[in-house]
Amino acid sequence: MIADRQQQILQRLNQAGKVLATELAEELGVSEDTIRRDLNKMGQLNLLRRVHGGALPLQLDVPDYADRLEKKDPKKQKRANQAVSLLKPGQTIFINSGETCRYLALAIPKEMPLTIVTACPLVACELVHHHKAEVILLGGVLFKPALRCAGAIALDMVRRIRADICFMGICALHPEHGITAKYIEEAAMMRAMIEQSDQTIAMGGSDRLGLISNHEITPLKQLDALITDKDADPTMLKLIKAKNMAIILV
Amino acid sequence: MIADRQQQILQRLNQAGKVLATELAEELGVSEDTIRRDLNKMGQLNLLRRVHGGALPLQLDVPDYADRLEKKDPKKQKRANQAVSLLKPGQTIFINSGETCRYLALAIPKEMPLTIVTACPLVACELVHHHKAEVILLGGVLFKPALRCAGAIALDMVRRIRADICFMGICALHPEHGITAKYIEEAAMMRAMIEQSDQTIAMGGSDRLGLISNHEITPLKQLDALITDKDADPTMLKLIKAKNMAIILV
DNA sequence: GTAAAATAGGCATAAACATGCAAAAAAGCG
DNA sequence: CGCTTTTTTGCATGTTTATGCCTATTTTAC
Repeated sequence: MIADRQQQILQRLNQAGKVLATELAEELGVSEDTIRRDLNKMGQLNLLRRVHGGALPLQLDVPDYADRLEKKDPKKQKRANQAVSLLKPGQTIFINSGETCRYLALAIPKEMPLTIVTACPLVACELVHHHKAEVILLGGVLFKPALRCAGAIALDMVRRIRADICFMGICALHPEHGITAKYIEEAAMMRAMIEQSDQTIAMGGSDRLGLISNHEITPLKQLDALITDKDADPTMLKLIKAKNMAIILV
Repeated sequence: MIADRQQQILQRLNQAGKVLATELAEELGVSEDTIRRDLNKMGQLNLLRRVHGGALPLQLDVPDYADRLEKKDPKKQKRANQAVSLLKPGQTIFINSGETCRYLALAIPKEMPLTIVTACPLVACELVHHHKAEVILLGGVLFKPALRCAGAIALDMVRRIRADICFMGICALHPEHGITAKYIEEAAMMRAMIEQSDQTIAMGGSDRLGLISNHEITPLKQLDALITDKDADPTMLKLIKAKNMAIILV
């Protein structure tokens, strides 16, 4: 019952761009108190942004800074915006390498105070104008196929950092085999980043689901959420959800 | 719905470049007092710059490094080519940050085996296709005014590396005051790189000669050669040569 | 200098809110 | 099914917040 109502609230929120507590109470036939309790709970779960009077969708306050990445991919932008909505000011985050991660970097509000750690020089370059962010670049040997630093030095740096969230653009995600990477150096870096983070959020198109690459990074139970698109196969999603991952469809 | 209104204000601000309190009050259908309270609050949160009458967007004074190389500078290219001619296969080199150094990176032959160490993510990106080169990126906190890593971690990494040549794009070179940098963090990194190298080669346009910036890096006697252009003042060159520097004019 | 606009602070009001409590509904269990 | 336990809900309470209006003050423009 409750889940149903919260689903309805989310639906209205995404449709209208905002919801008012009073309106919801009337339209859903429950008291305002109940609605407020719902909204508060959902706000804590990061399903929406609670404001005085009602609630707003999470991605509404993310301005569109993505004008520097040439070939704009709206799906990746959407995923990035959704990922950014999970961020809270003051957090420390890992950002992996890859195009998805560049979109993520661009989507981060310029005024948000954060500590951003990345092994990818391109991600670092995108963050030059984020004055409130401390950007930490993981050093070491540049691993060129993936354009990121890897190897002993980079791994050592990762292991000295503790982060709130690890954002990971994924190439291959399989319900049984977890996430996998093409190069072993990459896999080692990603595993280290996940281990050093309280929470890990995987991002990737629905075409990446069910794939297996060469080197295992980690099983799905180590991951907390997956941001993918609505084209994803429902059975696949069910299997992933069974591994205790939250699914966010954009 | 305060948050909703504040988002609208931000949107208008980014779109128009400024907002007036009176206009906002009328267009958003609330009193001017409310708008002012919003603007003040947002100003305190550093979301905008509050001014008498309205608000302005936070202005960014950082040049857009990523786009600056498009307008090709033939003089810098010549200097870069001259610098590359001093390289021998198998050497280990430091490349400093700055536009001059990006030209240098681009001028390095793609097939030359080298170990290239840099603190600048953009220089690293230019070297992705140099398959024979091992690129080492100095990590640590990204120092944004110069788009390079600096601070304790980067310094520590520099001091573990021994290089044959250090290439240094210079902002200011003075016969008596040596080379100087605008930021102290930059100066410290450059000094460390010079100390760890057998040979240091300075590169810079003739307009940089005779200038003094804020933070001393090192006196000229620590440097081995200067690559500059033929417009350089002869007297100045004589003074520099007296400090035991080789002069290469291109 | 003056006049007009913009602003800051005080105050009142209505809406939104948190909290405690009891009734109602749902879930668990023998 | 009947019973207990837990959760959810609605109501009453007092509190907080947002807003608009007022006045005194500051800033700006001329």
